Formats: sequence, C-alpha cells, structure tokens
Amino acid sequence: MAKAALVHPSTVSRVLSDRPGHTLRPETRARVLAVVDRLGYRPSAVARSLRLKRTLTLGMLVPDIANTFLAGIIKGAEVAAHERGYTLILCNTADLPEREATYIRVLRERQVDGALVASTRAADGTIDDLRDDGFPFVLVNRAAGGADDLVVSVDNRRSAGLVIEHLVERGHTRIAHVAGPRSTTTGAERLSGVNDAARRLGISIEVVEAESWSEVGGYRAARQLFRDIPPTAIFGANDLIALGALRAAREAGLRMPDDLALAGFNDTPEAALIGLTTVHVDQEEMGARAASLLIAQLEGDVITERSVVLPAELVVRDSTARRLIQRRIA
Amino acid sequence: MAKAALVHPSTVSRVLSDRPGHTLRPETRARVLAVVDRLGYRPSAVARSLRLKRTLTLGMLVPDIANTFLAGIIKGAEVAAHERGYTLILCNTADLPEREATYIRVLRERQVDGALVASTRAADGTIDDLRDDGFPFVLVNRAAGGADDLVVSVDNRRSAGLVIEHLVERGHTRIAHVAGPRSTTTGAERLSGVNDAARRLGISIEVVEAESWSEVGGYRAARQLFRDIPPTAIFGANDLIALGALRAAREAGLRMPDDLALAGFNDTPEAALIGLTTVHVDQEEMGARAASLLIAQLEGDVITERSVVLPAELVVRDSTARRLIQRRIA
DNA sequence: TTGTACGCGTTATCAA
DNA sequence: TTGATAACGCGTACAA
Repeated sequence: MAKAALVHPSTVSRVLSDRPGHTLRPETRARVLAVVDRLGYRPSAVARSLRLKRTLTLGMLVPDIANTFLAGIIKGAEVAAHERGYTLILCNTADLPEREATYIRVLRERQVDGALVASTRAADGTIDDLRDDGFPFVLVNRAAGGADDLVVSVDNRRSAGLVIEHLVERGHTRIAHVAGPRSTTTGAERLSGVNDAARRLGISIEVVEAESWSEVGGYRAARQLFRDIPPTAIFGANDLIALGALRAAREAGLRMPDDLALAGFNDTPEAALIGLTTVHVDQEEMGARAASLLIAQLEGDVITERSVVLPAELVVRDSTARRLIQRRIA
Repeated sequence: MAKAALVHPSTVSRVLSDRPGHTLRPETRARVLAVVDRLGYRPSAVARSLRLKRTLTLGMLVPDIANTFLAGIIKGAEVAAHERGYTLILCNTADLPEREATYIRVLRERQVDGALVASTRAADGTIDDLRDDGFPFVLVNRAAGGADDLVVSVDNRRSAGLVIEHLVERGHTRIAHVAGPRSTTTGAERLSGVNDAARRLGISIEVVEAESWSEVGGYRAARQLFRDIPPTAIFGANDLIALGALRAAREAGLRMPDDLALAGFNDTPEAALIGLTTVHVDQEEMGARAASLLIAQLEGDVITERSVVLPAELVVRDSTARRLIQRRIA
C-alpha cells in the first residue's frame, strides 16, 4: 500500500482527488505522487463505490446487440458515457421478459447508477417496477406508459406518415405496410401514423404485422402480400423488416424498384447499401442523448425536457425514385 | 437491513449462499428467505466484490461497436459471459492507442477480472503491460506477439489463400488485393496468405493498403487500382474494405460481377446482402469462445489449447460466380 | 446451529 | 496542513 510506503494513510486520497476544499502542502503532494507512480498505485473503484454509494456505471438493455440500428445507439451511448466518466454494462435481452428481469436484477445488485432501456416490449412490468422504486432510467426509441418517464425517441407517427405521402406522390395507390409487432410502442405508433395518412389521403392500405423487428419477421409477414394481386409499394416498419419484404418480393418474382417500391425506417447502414428509401435517424446521437439525459438526472442537473424527440428526415433513394430528395421532419 | 428485521446479522449471508459447508436449520432458513423477499433485499455486489477480490466482470475492448463483425463478436461474448454469471463492460477504442490505454486503466481501477481485446494494433504497448502484470486477457481476431497469449482467431493466411485460388479457378489473372493496415496482425497475415498463393500459382497480384478496416479505407485504397488497366478481380481484406472497393469500381464505371469479381472476408450481414463472396467466420462463436476461454483461465480450469483457431469456410456468392460452392478450411 | 468480530480499500469528518 | 477514526455491506474464521 502506498500509504505504508510513504508515511500517511488517507492523505493519499486527498492528493489524488484534488478538490478545491483541500489544502495540501506542495511538498507532501509531490512526495505522494512520486510514490504513487513508482508503485503504479491504482485506487480501487470498488472500494470507492462502496463508500460513495455510486458506481459511475450505467446498465444498457438492448434486444439485440447485432442489430445495426441498436449497435449505433450503443456506440453513441458508450462514447457519451465515457466522456463523463461513466462506464457501460451491456445486456442483450433478446426481448425476452424473463431475461430483461434477470438483467435488471443483476444491474441493481451491481449498484449501477441508472439504466438505458432500449428493449421494446410495451407491456413491461419490469419497467413499472423500476418506476415504482424510483430507480433512474431512460427509455430509448420506445415508450412505456409513464407520463414522467425520461424518453429519447423520434416522431414515429409523423415520419411514417411522410413515407406514405412520398409513396402516394410517386403515384402509388396499392400500398402495403408491414407493421412492427403491435406489442411494441414503436410498432403501434408507426402503424398509427400510416393509418392517419391513409385516411387523410383517402386511400386504403393493406397491413400485415411482423412477429419481430427482424429480417425474418418481415419476410414471413410480407409473403402474405403476394398471394393475390401484389402491392406496388411496401413500407416496412424498419429497415430490417423492409429487407425481409424485399426477399419475399424477389421470391415472388418481383424486382425492386421496377415492379415494386420499398421503404423502411431508421436509415441503418444496410439501407444505404441497397438504396432503400427510409427515415433517417441519427443512431449515435440518439444513444448519446439518452446517456446524457440519464447522467443529467443522476447528477441532479435541471432537466428541461423529459422527452427528447430527435429530428428525422425522409431519405429517398433508388428503391422509390431515381433522384435524391430530402425533407425535414420536426 | 434484513438482519434487523429478523434477528440475525450475518446468517443471512449463509442462507443466501447455500454452500455445502454450511449447516442451517430449515426453520431459520425459511424465516430468512421470507424476510428477504418481503423486503426485496438485494445483496450488494460491490461490497461482495470488495470482500472477495473479484468482480465477476469482464472488460471488452473493440475498435468500433458499430462494425457488424465486431457487433456479432460482442453479442457472442456477452451471452456466454452472462451464462456464467459474468457481466461485460464495453469499451469503444476507435483503435486509438491513447484511448485503449485510458480504458485499460479504467477497467483495472474497476477491478475487472479480465479483458477481451479485439482492438487491432499490432505494436501495442498496452498489451505488453498487461502481460507483464499478469493481468488475464484474451485476444480476439488478432495476435500481439506473446507466445503464451490466449488467442481466438481464424486461419487468416490459409483463408486468404483460398480466396485467391478461387479467383484463379474462375479464370482471373489480373487480381488485386486491397490489404488491411499493415500495422495490424490480421492485415499482415492475410496479405502474407495472398502472397504465398500468388507465388504458388505463379501469378502476380497488385497490392494496395487500406489505411483502416473501413469502407472509406477500402474506397480510398481501391481507387488507385482503376488509374490504368483495372484488375478483373479484387480481394478486399475484409467485407467493409470490399464494399469500399465496390464503390470505387462503380465510380470507375465498372459493374459487379460483369466487369469485376469481388471478394471479402468475415461474412458479415452486408456480404449476404450484396451477394459478396467471402470467408465465413462465425462471429458469435468467436465472441463466445473468447469469453469462455477467459473465464476458464479466471476460474483456474485447465486450459488445453491457448490458441483457438476457428474453422472458416469460403462462401461463394454472386460477386464471383452464379452458383453456390462451399469449401471447408481447417 | 448461529452469533461475534474483523477486514476488504476508500473517503468524510473531526481532532490535532 | 495532516493524522486518526468510522463506516460503506459483505463473507468468513472463530467462538459460543
């Protein structure tokens, strides 16, 4: 121990955390620092956490780390957290309620200061428990029914509406929507935006529901659309679902964009790769804002807006048009 | 505190960790458990870690969380770690040495039991320090010059050779390789495999070097290939680099696969999306194996192989052929 | 079978 | 300006 090596016990603590309150003799200070780096002394964050009752650690719950949209969010959150001295514990819930519950228990045992929740289930007892316990958390790209919850998201209804408008402007009348699971708030909101737009524009839109926010989910749901007369345009509730719809369309012998227009949501890297029209969401920004919001609450900063709605913009690519058009939302 | 609520102080500890050594009266046991869940008592992992000198926590260093190849590895590692009661702290190093050093310091202050290192720089003083200190770590998809290091990787030389063989079999004679940064072991090994194959097959291969393992890196390097007579086939050192090469080729007016054959490495989701011929690596398996290996070392299990070389197989897709051929490696 | 005492490595507080 | 003390919440050796 550095203390023994030198002479003093807890003076070390003072010099290492040079706060304005402390008043050290430069001489002592130097002596301590010398020994510290001679011995390569590293203060234990564990002991500090026990004493301070805060760990400077955040938990992050995501349904699937390998989902590129979520990966972007995780990256943004990790970087923002690290900038403020926080560390991120990553948890892959696979969107299973029991996994989510297990992870929350683990995180709380580990005394994390708060959690970022990007898992998607709408009816979520785990979240309700957190709220009841006053445990700090921020919801990312989802809601959970709490009026005062801290949330970072995009305007799903409005953005979904813009996609439909775009397709109609391109002359489509037989439009279909492959919705996300209705059990998720994001899925329900986008569907609602689609329905509003349909009503407003006086068209009818065929809706099928994917069982999950995945390529396979999109594929299975979209296959139903090709049984009779296929639509001329499909809006997938996110890019992965749109990708699945594309596979189904190809199997049905349709080519994009010649026989079929296709749109997605999130503007993941895959979207750019295949020229998919989609709604751009800045994933890293979303993660960073969520982490910042959580940390702000933890540090007792005044929080002006409990609900952050990030700007989203329609990005038109080859899948629905030949030239690039961008329109701002929110 | 649960103890006060009941009667006993540290008997709680005994019942909660029911080890063979302890001998509890069923009556007491039940009484404790009852109070525990009435009060929703959660033992503090922080205090336990301080006492036990182990945190059941692993650090994971990756250059870029949003890279799909790494995302798959992270996912596999997280799941495997969680299954064994370990938790993962994620660190995005951006492949900057100073970031890597900072993160290692943070992780060690936090007393993580070990680290998974997927960052790529070959000359890496940070790793040498870990080794000197006897700090447990596992290298993922890279090496670092330590003979006894624990490593999980694939056979880069052999796999790269197979890619070249495949292109030659398809009749290509003007083949180019967009290598990964020479400063990384993976880049150097794949290049070496390419050169060996070229010598063996009696052809010459033009080599350019990407400045980073990214789409942009691949794009910039590949542009040099189209100044004079372009090659008929390009092997990118990973899928991202291949994607960048594709962009450069398109700008030069070439179409894939008609004017140009293209191959990559890793079989990321993007590869399947655009029909890229590549070397398949099971990313989740790689992450899981790395985590398991590290934990095995931490728990004192006997380690039979310090170096795990995962099987890799060539996956031929539209970018180089019309029909699917698979060949096993290793 | 269970209670007591101590220490893990910090830092806040108080005394010197 | 700095040393001494206590406490954070747990596990364990020892005593009862």
